[in-house]
Amino acid sequence: MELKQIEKISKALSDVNRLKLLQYMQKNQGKVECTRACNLLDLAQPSISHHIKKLVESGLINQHKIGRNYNYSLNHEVWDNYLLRLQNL
Amino acid sequence: MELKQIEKISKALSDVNRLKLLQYMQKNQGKVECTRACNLLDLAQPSISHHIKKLVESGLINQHKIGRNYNYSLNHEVWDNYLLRLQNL
DNA sequence: TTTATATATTTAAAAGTATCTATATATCAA
DNA sequence: TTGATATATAGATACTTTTAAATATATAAA
Repeated sequence: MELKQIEKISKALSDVNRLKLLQYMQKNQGKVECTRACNLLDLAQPSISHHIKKLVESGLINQHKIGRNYNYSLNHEVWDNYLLRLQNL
Repeated sequence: MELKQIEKISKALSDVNRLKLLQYMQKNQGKVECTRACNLLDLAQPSISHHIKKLVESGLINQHKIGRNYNYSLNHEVWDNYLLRLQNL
């Protein structure tokens, strides 16, 4: 994993709203309704969309469309790799 | 460790120059001469100063003044705590 | 097919960050 | 004490990020 990707993932993690989103995903088997997330984070819907996009683009999470909603799963390979790289910085 | 601090540390890690600085510190027993870092990162001296400050403010590293230079050491407690929190997000 | 709901995209404004130049402060060396 | 070197701070500018309003697209439900 290149420094550039470490930077990108770190950037994805460097926002309280995104951290809360990640926690929420973990607690809900990846199920996140955008509307619920709006309430949880007290943000407008496009902002949620934007934050989720950042997480997806970092490679940290995968996005699967199910009907109108999405389901998210942690990309364990990327996640573990990231943590390992930090441990051995 | 609060989400706010996780955010702050992640932010400190979300810049390639700061990651390189951390690596350089690790490789040099914490010894970093600002001037050398300038060459390494191809940045002006105040920029180096700025980046180091971010790292210190995040709590990730400690700064000890020795004469005109500084010596840095990873704050292992913060670092380990951070990694642990990420692992159990 | 029409209407309602979920999410994405575009655009714009506000806030935050990175970088430099110029300057200041601290420490060493002569 | 004076001159040189190391690091910090202030101020300015360019760049990036966050956010929301408006709008578009996709899917479900009637």
